[in-house]
Amino acid sequence: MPQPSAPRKATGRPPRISRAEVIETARRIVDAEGMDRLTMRRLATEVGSTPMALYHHVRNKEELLVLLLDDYAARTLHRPELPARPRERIVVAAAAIHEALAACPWIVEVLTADDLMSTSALWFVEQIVDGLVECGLSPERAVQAYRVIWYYTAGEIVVRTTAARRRTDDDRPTYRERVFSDLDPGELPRLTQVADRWASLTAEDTYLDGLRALVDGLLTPR
Amino acid sequence: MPQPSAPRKATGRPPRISRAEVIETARRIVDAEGMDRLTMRRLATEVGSTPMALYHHVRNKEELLVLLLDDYAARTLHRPELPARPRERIVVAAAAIHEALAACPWIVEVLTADDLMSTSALWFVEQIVDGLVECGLSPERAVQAYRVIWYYTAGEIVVRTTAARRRTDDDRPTYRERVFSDLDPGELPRLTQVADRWASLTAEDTYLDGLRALVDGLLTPR
DNA sequence: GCGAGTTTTTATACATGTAAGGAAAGTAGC
DNA sequence: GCTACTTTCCTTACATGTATAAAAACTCGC
Repeated sequence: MPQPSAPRKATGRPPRISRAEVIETARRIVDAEGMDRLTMRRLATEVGSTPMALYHHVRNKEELLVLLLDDYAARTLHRPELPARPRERIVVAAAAIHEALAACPWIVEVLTADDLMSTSALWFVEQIVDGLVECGLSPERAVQAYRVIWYYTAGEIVVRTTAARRRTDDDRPTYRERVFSDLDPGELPRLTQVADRWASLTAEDTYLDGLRALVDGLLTPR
Repeated sequence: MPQPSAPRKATGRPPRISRAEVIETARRIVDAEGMDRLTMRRLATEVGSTPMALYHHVRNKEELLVLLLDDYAARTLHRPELPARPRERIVVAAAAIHEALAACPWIVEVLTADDLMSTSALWFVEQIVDGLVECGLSPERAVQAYRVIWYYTAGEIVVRTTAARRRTDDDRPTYRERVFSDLDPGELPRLTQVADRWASLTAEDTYLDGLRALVDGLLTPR
C-alpha cells in the first residue's frame, strides 16, 4: 500500500492507476448517480482497471469512503468568519461541521468509522477546543467536551439520515409507528399524550438548540 | 409477513418455523459465536430450513437485528429504582439505556436504524420525558430534549464501538494517528498541545459527565 | 374429491466485497 | 542478456444478502 506521500519507489511494476485517480472517479460516480451505484467493479471499469487492482490503492471499500469524505470535506468545508466570543465560536464551528456533513447523507457509513479527522476538519476542531479552553476549561476537559459535542453531532446525523432513508425505501409502517399506535396510557401517560405529535416533533431540526444547550451545560462549572 | 400478533390465519400452508424460533436461534448463534457468524444461511440450517424461508418471518437481515435488539432489551433492561428528583431521574434512566446498549457492541448496526423504540425501552423514554416535563418543559420541548439526549447516547455508542472495533481488526496505524502525528503547531496550537494525550483522553468514558452537562443545559431556561 | 385461493417453503440466480495466488512489468546486480 | 527481487495488476473463487419464480401444503366452497 503506497502511503499518501511516499518517499520514492525506484523499483517494481509501474502503477497504471493512482489513489487520487480512484478517489476522483469514485466521486464522479457518486455525484452523478448516487452512493449505491458505487461498486468496486463499476469503479474499476470506470478507471479502466480490474476490481482487485483497486485494492492496491485503497485498503477496502470503507477506506475508500473515508477518503471520499475527506475529499468532500476538503472541497466544501471552507473556513467561515467565526465570532469572537468563544462560546459562540464553539457553536458556529460545530454547526459548520454539522451542516457540511448533513448535506451528504451517503456519509453515514463512514461517520461512525472514526472521529472526523479529515485534515480539513481539524481547523474546526481546533476552534472548538480553543473556544472551550478560553471559556475556562483545562485542555484535557476541553478535549473531552469536544468529544461530547462530536458524539452528539455524529449521532444526530446518523440517526436522522438512516431514519429518513428507511422511510423512503420502505413504505410499510415503521416499527416505531406500530409501537406508538398502541401505547398503554396507564403506564406510559406522557408518551401517550404526545404519541400523535411524535412523528412531527422528531422531524423538526433541533440540532442547533441541542448544541447550544450542550455547550451551555459543558461550560457551566459543576 | 405475519404480524407479531396476527389475529388468525385459517388458510395457507402451515408454517414450519416461527418468527420467535428464528429470533431465538439467532440469539443463540450470536451469544455463542458472535455477530459475524450470524448469516442467513447459517441461521437457516440451524432452524432446519432454507435461507429464503426466513424471509417470510423477517423482512430482511436488518429487521432481524432490530428484533434481536428488542429481544435483548426485553431480557436485560430491567427497571431500576429511579430517584425521585426529576433531574436525577432523567440522568439515571438515560444512563441505564446507555449501559445496556454499550454492553452489546453488535448492536451498532441496528442502533442507527431508528430511535430505540423497543417496547421494553419505552418505559425509560417515558421516565425521561416525564422528568423533563416535571422540570418545567412543555411536552413538545420535552420530546425534543429527549431526542437530543438520544442522539448523544446513540452517537456515543456508535462512535466508540466502531472505533474500538476498527482498532482490533486492523493493526496498521489509524488515519487519526497518522494525522495527529504531523500537526502544524502554528495553525493548530491547541491540538498540537494535546496531541500526545489525545488517544488516552478519548479512551476515557465521559458519557455520564456529558449527559449531566447536556441535561443541565437542556433544563436551563434560555 | 376437486379446483381455487392462500400461505409457506424451496430452488435458482445475481450482485457485491474481497481473499488467494499467480502473471506482468519494471529495476538492480552481474 | 540473465537472474533475482519488487510492485502492480489480473484471474479465479468464495461468502453473503436477497430477488424471482415456482413448488408444496393447507382450507374452503362445491
